[in-house]
Amino acid sequence: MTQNKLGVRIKALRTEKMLTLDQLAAASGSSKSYIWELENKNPPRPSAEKLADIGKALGVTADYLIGSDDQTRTEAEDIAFFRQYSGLPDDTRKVLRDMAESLAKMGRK
Amino acid sequence: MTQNKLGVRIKALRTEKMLTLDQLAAASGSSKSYIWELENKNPPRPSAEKLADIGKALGVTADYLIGSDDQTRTEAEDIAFFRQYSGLPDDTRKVLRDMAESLAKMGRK
DNA sequence: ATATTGAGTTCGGAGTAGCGAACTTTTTAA
DNA sequence: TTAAAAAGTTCGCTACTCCGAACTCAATAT
Repeated sequence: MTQNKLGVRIKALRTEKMLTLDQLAAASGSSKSYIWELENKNPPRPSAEKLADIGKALGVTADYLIGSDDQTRTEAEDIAFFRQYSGLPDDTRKVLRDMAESLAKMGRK
Repeated sequence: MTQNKLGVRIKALRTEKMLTLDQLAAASGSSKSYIWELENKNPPRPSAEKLADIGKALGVTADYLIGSDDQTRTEAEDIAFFRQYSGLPDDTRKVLRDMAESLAKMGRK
């Protein structure tokens, strides 16, 4: 059973978040059959749009899912997080910045 | 002639680097006719692989080229925040990401 | 003037992305 | 148990990606 990197990554993230094919499909605007094909069929060549939508639903970048560059999963999550953060309203961003400040102090100990 | 965002971004980067269609095609392993179609035809839906290759040749990520979210002209405050965030330990960053997720859900409705 | 070169543009077609619906397997309920 | 629901898998089809090759239009050379 030869697996492709993209499929492995999607499946890992999906199962980790305890999502079914149907749930991820709904969250990303795809069909469950197609999600399954991405995870199991080789070699998949999804559109950038689809992959970005799926990445968004999983909290990572499309670039990480393709694995074309050497973006680590942590980086992908951080970048995806920063994008989400950037899109939040001003006051919500401030709440997060304050929380970060507090957490930073705690960690400094 | 209304242009699509992806096309505009590719063309901007290509002309900025003074590359011809042929040159960018060669550098990214595509055909020049296809590069032209991406820049001018609507609506294009290139594969993530192609887009990552083109992005690589242009020095940007596929995620940026898709630009599903609006171009991030980020304020200094936000950038500073991200720097601070990046310096935090893994588990603390996760706490913040989870908080952001909750806050984002709240704001969504 | 008219070749040559280099840029962008058009077009037909092979192959596949991505879907819905039907099917099979696993889990839950009774 | 076994019925029903949920999860995963298969399949056929349409629409679109992406290519090569031919074309147009300028600019520079001869």
